[in-house]
Amino acid sequence: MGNGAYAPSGSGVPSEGNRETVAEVTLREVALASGCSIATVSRVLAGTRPVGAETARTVRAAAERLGYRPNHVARALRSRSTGTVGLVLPQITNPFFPSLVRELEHALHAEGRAVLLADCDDDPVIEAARIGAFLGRQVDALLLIPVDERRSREAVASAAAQVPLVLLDRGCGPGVADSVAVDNAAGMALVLDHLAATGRRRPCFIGAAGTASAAVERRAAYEAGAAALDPAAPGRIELGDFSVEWGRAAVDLLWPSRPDAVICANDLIAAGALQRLRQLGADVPGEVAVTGFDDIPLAGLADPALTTVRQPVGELAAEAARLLARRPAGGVRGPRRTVRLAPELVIRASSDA
Amino acid sequence: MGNGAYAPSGSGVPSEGNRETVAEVTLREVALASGCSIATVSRVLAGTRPVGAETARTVRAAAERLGYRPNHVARALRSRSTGTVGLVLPQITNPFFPSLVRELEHALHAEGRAVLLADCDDDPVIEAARIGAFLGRQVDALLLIPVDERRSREAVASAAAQVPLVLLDRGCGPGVADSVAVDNAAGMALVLDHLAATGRRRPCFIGAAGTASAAVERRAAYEAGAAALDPAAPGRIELGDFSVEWGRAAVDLLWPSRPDAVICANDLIAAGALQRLRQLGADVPGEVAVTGFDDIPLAGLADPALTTVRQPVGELAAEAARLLARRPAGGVRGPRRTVRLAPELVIRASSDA
DNA sequence: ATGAAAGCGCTAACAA
DNA sequence: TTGTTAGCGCTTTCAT
Repeated sequence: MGNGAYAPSGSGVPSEGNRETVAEVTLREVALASGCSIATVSRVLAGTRPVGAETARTVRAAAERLGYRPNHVARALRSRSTGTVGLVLPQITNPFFPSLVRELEHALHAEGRAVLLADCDDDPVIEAARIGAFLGRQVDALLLIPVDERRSREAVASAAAQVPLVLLDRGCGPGVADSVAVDNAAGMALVLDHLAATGRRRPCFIGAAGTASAAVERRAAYEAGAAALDPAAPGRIELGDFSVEWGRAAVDLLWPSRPDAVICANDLIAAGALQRLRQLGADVPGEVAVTGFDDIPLAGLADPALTTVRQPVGELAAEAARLLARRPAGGVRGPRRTVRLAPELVIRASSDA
Repeated sequence: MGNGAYAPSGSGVPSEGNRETVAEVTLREVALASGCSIATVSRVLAGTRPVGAETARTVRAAAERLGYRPNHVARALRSRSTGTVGLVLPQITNPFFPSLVRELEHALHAEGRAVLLADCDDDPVIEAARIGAFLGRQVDALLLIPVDERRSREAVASAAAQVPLVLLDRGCGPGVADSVAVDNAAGMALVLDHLAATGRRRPCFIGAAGTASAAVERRAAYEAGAAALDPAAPGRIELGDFSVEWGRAAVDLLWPSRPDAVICANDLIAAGALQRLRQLGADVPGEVAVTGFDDIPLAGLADPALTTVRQPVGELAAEAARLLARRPAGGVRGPRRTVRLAPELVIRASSDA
């Protein structure tokens, strides 16, 4: 397999082309080649200050010819800005996150920023360590989906005091940091309206226990809205976690009450509910409708395909980037902003009238 | 929005406590506090050279007390090593990647390295741009899953000449870079053995066209191994892409030949096949077995749960990290290594005898 | 084992 | 508009 190691590196005439790493072209060499000062070259190439048109062209030509590549590390040391943002996730394997990561990555790269990724394994201790590591690496900002509403708070608050920080998808206590999330209540209202419009009158709800904002808000919205369909509906609730297994188990608890709609707090729960209902011989959607939340890829693949609430992932990412941009470097003071984005109902076979 | 600009920066007594960002503690201050030179402090804290036990203790105490945090940017500029590796993916939304990303992230953070993430939207042009951006940011190394066997080659080869680079999961032409991937042929052999052992005699194959190594190797292994079951089996092949939709469509093409096993090149195809077979009223696994490849989370959730080949994701990540470590900084020369890891068969309901 | 000094490549004051 | 001069915080010779 081709290696070039046969050429002795220290022999005879120094031949740049044989170096392992090509000697880096620095500003100094571009300055020499274009006959002006290093500072001027810097200003042209970084676009920091106005420069004479003629000079600018000469400099750019020289830079091009020499193959100059700016050294971001040196730039970062001097300017105290790395052009890097840390993205801290509870668990990349949670099927809702990949599309969010994708949108964030694109939004940030479009601004010329690079993304440092951390996966916390759903552990607040690891989360705190990763946040610390990123701060040590001088990230310009942090984008963070907290592991836990309460147990993440301390690390998040402390980080938010040092760099601009935006919370995504989940909250972390009031006033801790800027945040952007979907309007969970509005999403649940869309589901209830749709079910009411298609004649369902005995809904029930499979939710998640705990203090995570998505869990709390979706449950509260169900309780508030379902009463309009059926005074007894708010009582038909089971709380577990956001998993397929829980969806299966909860159906066994709720099916005896003969609901005509099973509203689930997310798509994983709904997928489990769907499976168990089929095993029980229930007719979905004829006998009972099933709905989810998030619109993860699995939702469209379920059988029957799952009616769900789509989170506006692209806008979530764009809004997060915007919030970061609003806090100029070091601007960690000032009132916290909370942005709520409207979700969209995606009607599929699992609730077709 | 709160900016701190109301506090004139040069006014009166400098009050550190009111600064937006707390003044960073540097080596200089630790040196002053511990009564020795900056160089000594650096040696103690970075552990570069032997230092007197007494001095070391004093320095560490001072650093601790002042809350010293090393500045990685300055360190990187001086030492020419950022402690950062770039991870370049075709599409994070491909359900096989999140678990791989997770393992890689953990393996690298465990070595004190940070991970820069890039999502290429399955586009070689974006891929080349991201690689370039990472190189400009002085990543110590690159971990890369190429978008396309051929169209990624140029950018990959050029990057591999500048930093240690390991290809993951997919190849990119011979001798271009170190690589680590699952042994696709062995995986397919496991599937065929299992099906033979459970009495299946008329297998067929739904694969993917194109030159991606996974597509080619899995198809070749089917053709080579299926003949032992049935001389006509190698002919029962349909090629499309790695998607659920293709799985559904391919079943319509193959079902008329009444196979008793549908072997799919990945889990997405298998999920589609499973759906279409159910719609056609086929009995899985009684009448026909279905198998996938990769063991993505969806596989366990399918109904019936999918028999598949699990990629050893943790080992893949560990091996990739090891290959990187083997190439010391700048060591881009030397023979390329290719590591193949053995997969594991996961038997679930879709092939239960 | 320790210190002094010289930068890494770049940007930001300050002059001119 | 341009050049000159200082460093950013750290590691690393080279002395001692």
